[in-house]
Amino acid sequence: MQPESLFRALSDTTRLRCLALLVSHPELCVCELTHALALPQPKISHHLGGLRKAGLVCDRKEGLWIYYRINPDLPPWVIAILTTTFKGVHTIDPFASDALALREMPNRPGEVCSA
Amino acid sequence: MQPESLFRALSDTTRLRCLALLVSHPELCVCELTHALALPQPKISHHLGGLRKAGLVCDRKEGLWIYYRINPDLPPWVIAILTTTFKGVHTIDPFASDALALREMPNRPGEVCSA
DNA sequence: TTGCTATATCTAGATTGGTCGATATAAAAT
DNA sequence: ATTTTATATCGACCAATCTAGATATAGCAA
Repeated sequence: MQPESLFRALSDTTRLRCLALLVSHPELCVCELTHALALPQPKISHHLGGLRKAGLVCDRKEGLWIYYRINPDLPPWVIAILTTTFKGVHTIDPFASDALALREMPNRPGEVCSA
Repeated sequence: MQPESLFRALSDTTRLRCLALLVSHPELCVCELTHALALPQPKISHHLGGLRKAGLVCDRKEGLWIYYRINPDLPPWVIAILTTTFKGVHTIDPFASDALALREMPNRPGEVCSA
């Protein structure tokens, strides 16, 4: 993992907002992220594709849904960057309101009951 | 400090190489960075300007030289990002060879004797 | 089959961002 | 005053990237 590609992946608001939710949830599907961020689905998918290509997330298909999660094989210093960042910003918008919108989303798929 | 602007500033190789040297030295002037990275001076200045505009570095003029240093007023989580990153990559190129080239630079300005 | 939901991909347009070379500024020395 | 050294800025060009919208794929249900 080259630091330039990591930081390039982190340099976009949409990708940061997705990652912020993913670091505090085991996995999330595209429709959950789309609802939480209130952005067009193609835009979310596009940026998730960028995160996947950069090796930051991986995905799993289950029925109609595709669940994304933080790549568990990331080197420790990259994990440290992610956790440090989102500890530093999780109380400010848009990150705080994204987390709230996700909690209040009705009919979330999967067996996730709360987080 | 918005996380997007921080990571945008870190997403370019030239800027990362400058920051890597600056985190391990109290301050460096443009000609030291130009020598260490072996890049055209306008390119170095241009990227230092970007880092200054992003609030990551500040500068000090002394005679003919302009010394840059990491902005000491950065929030702690940003400092943590910087130190974590360069602890993670200081042994690999180009960061390792930049530090070597700086150490071997003849006639370095200022009263810096070593680091 | 038809239809619906979830997701991905494609295209076009616009904006940003990096590089390069030339030039400008500024301080010191002769 | 002229020259030299150090640094910054400007302008042109090119490449990368973000967005938006339309369309494609894929699974499931009736």
